[in-house]
Order: sequence, then C-alpha cells, then structure tokens
Amino acid sequence: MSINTHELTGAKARIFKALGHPTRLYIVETLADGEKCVCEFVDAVGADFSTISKHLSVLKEAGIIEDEKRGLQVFYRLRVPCIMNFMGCINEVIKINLEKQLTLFKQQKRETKK
Amino acid sequence: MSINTHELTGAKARIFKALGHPTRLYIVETLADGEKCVCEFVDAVGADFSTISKHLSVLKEAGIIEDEKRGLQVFYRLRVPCIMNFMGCINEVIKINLEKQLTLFKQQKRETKK
DNA sequence: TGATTATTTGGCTATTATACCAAATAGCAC
DNA sequence: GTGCTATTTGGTATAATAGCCAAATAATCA
Repeated sequence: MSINTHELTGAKARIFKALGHPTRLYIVETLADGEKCVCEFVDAVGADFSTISKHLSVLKEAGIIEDEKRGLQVFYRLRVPCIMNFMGCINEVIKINLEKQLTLFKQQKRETKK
Repeated sequence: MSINTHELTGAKARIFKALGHPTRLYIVETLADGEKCVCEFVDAVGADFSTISKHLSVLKEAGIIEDEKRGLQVFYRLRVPCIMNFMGCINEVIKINLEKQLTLFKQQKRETKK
C-alpha cells in the first residue's frame, strides 16, 4: 500500500495543477466560506454551465472538493480546508513579486531620465 | 498600486500552476534543502538540460525561486520557503484520496464476489 | 585568441487543456 | 407519462505546454 517518492511527487503536482487555474482557484476560495451550488459559480464567473462543471470535476478528481446532490441541485464543498492555510504564503510571493517589479520600474524611470 | 480581486486570483493561480508539474515540484522540494545548481537537477531528473532550464525559468517567473550565477554555474534557491508548509496539507489530500480509492476497491471486490 | 563547459534560447512537434455548443441525464412537479 | 430545471457529458476548435534538438550566450582557462 506504499507509494514511492516519484509517484508521490506526481500526485502532489496534480493537486497543485488543479488549483492552477483562476476559475478553479476562485471556486476553492469561495467554498472556504461554505458549500455552494454549481449555479452560484456560473453566475459569479460568467462562464458556461459546462465550463464550470468541468472545472468542478477537475477539483473533485484531485480530491480537493466533494459534491452532494440535493434535489435538482448539486452542492460542492471543500474536502480539505487546510488548502486555505497556504494562501498567506501565496500572497507573500505575490507581494515580493510586485515589490520587485516596482523596483525595476523605478530603476527604468531613473535610467531613462539620464 | 492596488490590485483587484480578479487579478489577484489570476496571480495566485499562476503560482499554483507553476508548482503543478512533477519536475518543477521536485525541484522546489529539493531546493528546500538548500541551493542547487542546474546540473544537479539534470542528473537527478534525467531530462535534457534545456528542459530543466525551462522548468526553472517557469518557477523563477512565478517568483518561487531565484538564481545566482557563480562562475560557469547558475545556482537556484527557494525565494519563499513557506511553500513547504503547504506540503503537509497536500499529503493529507493524497492520503484521503488513497483511502477513498481503497474503500471503493474493497467495495468492488465485495460486489464481484456476490 | 580559441577551446571548453554550463546554461539559456529558439524552433519544432506531440500532447494536453480550455471553452463553447449541443445533446444527454437526473430529479421534481404536474 | 410530459415538461421543466440543474447539471454533466461529448464533440470540436483553439490555445498552451512539454520535451527534444540545435544554435546562441557567458564565463573560464589555456
């Protein structure tokens, strides 16, 4: 029942990959507030029903979310809320990136003035 | 200098996407132990130099790693070690996935016996 | 200077991902 | 049963990614 390092890295990468799309990340962040039905994402994202449905299935395949049908609607929820703990780090990356870009931009401005 | 929610989600997704490849994730996990030069990854992964170089540039573009040239070699290191804090959560997802698959597998076996 | 080594870049092809539309499915109401 | 609504699935066109090879660049050394 064990899994080798190589396979494990692949499995982890698949999870990151599932999160690596704006719509899917939006879905995950929204689900952090509690379960939502598919139609709510369709309205919010403004994409086709089928598009949202496919994004949801990618996240479900990855084991990040789970679904439950109640009546006509399907509700999705986060299966692993710890995902959200990571967002602080991601935001840190973005902040550093922005600062770096800003520095480069200021440098360029100084250089063009000369 | 602010950034809207939409753009922010896109920026975060780009970081996840960069981590969403087995080779790149392997590189990041390896760099958690300290800086490495490009050739070390080429040896370990067994891919072309150009392939590794491109993966490194994807990670660098995303702001996850940074490089420094010393002599003929280029050394890469993690720019945001907090990335590693997330791995526990990812492992949790994988563990749950495996358990679920195992349950399904056992169920199937029971059903075929009938 | 020319040769050597480490790395990056450009170009090409094969594969994969994305988004939309249309059709299929599933549950409910009548 | 028929009709209606919410969602998924299949098909397809387009775009993005990954990998390799060959060529370009950069630093060192003779």
